[in-house]
Amino acid sequence: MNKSTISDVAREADVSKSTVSRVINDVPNVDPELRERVLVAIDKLDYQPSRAARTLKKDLKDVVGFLVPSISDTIFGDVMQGAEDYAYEKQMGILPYSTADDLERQQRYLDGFLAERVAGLVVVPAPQTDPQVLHTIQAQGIPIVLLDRKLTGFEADYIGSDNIQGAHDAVTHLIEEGYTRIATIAGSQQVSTGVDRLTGYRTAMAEHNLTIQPDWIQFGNFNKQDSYQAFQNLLQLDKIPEAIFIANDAMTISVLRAVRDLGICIPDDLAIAGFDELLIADLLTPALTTIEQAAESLGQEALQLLFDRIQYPNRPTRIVQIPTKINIRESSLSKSS
Amino acid sequence: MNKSTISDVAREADVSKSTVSRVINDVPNVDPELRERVLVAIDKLDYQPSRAARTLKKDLKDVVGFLVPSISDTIFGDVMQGAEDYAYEKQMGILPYSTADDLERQQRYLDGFLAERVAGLVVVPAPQTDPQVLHTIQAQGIPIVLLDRKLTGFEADYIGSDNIQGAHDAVTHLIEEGYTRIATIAGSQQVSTGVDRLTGYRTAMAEHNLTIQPDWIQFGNFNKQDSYQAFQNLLQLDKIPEAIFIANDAMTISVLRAVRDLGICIPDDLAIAGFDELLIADLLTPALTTIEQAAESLGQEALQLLFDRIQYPNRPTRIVQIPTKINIRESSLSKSS
DNA sequence: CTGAAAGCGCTTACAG
DNA sequence: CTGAAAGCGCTTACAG
Repeated sequence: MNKSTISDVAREADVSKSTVSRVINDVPNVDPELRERVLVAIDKLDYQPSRAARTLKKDLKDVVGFLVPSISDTIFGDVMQGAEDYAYEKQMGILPYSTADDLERQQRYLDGFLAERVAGLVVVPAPQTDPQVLHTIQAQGIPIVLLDRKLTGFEADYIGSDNIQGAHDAVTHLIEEGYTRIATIAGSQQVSTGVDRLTGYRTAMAEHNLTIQPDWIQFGNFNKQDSYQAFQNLLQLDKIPEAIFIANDAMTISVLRAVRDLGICIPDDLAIAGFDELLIADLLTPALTTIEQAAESLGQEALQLLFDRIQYPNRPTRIVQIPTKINIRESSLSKSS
Repeated sequence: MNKSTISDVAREADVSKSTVSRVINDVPNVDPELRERVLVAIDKLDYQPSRAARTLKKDLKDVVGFLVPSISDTIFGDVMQGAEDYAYEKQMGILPYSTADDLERQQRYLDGFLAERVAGLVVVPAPQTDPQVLHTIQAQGIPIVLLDRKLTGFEADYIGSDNIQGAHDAVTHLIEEGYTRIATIAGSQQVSTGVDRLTGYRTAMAEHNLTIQPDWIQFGNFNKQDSYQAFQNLLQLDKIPEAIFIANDAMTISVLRAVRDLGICIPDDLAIAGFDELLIADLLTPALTTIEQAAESLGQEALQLLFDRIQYPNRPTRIVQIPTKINIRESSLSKSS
């Protein structure tokens, strides 16, 4: 009943452990007859070599860690799926976990990765992550690729959407539709995505010589509760903005619920463009304009970057920004149209 | 630069490996002074014990495998998140992967789990899974909990939503709203969820003495393409059904897109109730009636079942069905209302 | 082509 | 309380 070992197989096949090992590892020059006996024994005993023993002896490093904030989040779920699919295809092991943006949880997984002797790491750093923590890992020769969020004070390969451009596209589109009083519900400024999307909003406004009223920037911190409050704040302004750019999907949903409850008419009373595509954004009435990230590609390319870095530890740092795509729908069109 | 070992630490702290090991494992009765020296050395060398060596020696089995069809799928993403959160909380290791409903991929992960010497397995078996494959694993003393999909010919603990009841609730609701000509777009009959949801539809109809026209049962096989065709088939009937029960989210989305393109009026021309809650089902016009699964709980309770089984290998098999919840919204209300 | 032996990094009786 | 030694399940020079 208990797992059989290489010795069991050797005994069963009446050969040495060395021979069994050679068969398992497809070493050439094994007598076909012995090989056959070994194969039969393996089959009979349902033998499966222990990965622990194997990696211990060979000092194997064929697995990488992959840390995102959440699996159930639409974007990160897709990112993770893209990563796992790619790892599977490349026959590489992957250890996919979620931090819940909790420093302690992140640390426990990082320690686990070290104990596991991973060949490298892809991580979306939790807010407030101490660069030193990642640096220490890097210093031990374990490459790290930053995903989605940059981390100042930590030099490493990075891959993410072009958040500045994405936000810029959304706001430029609103301007081109004739809106000038454009507000934003911004994400948390503790992570680079929040900062960059706000920057994109700012530069688009500046490029068109539109002055931003301080009150037009409200922080929803990427979550529904804060976003609800942020939206209320906008509605209470003396002069309500004509359009809003909302910096992620969760905050957009929160706003849309409020819009429905208040009977606000989109886009006539208020135009909306949101960052992150929603599964059925096109089925809403009106259909929602969104900035779509290539989430699965992000996951895949993060691993590519990492594998490349493992192979060439000394190549220059690479910063990859993947363009976003704008899905223009009714929620952001000009009133006249 | 390379990972340090217990010997390095022993040398650095000028103690034996045994002592280092004792410190790491919190064995009592270690001289406080030696302990301190070891701790300092560990810190200085960034030492992290190798999990491979550890498990090899101790024959540890503190990790379980977890296999779902897809991470990016809404339901299974939530299931996985629930499972990982629970494992984290219980300080247990979890190896979460997705099969893409592909037998070969499933097999590779299963083999990986065996090599990893997991303590147990939770699996949503891919269609056409040979019960024998799982049975062989079970026979090696590795408990398996089936999740979401039952597998005939394989006796094991099972946890899933009460799919019959869920479908039954949806159809009963439609009947109570006054509909009698109710069709269904059914899921794949290769998995128990598809079979059960169709059964729920059938029994609800039978209980109200409503005869089902054979054409009212169309198979969308849980995917968008087949669902689109299934819906077209329903629209081409001599007498179009008044209401449809759709057996999962992907198929519902496909139908809703067709409904929009054709300008069909919901619920006046056609009432709709769908299995699986959608993130913004309440924001659609009209809002969509859905059957909601307790996805995160499913993931958590699957692990609970497994841990319990690991502890009590011989307790009787447990079949757990978690009730679903109906979210009644406008899409399924009676025309008069 | 094959087997005996050493060793990977740990843990744990065992003796002191 | 501490250290030397054996051993977990493998792989791989090495000798034959």
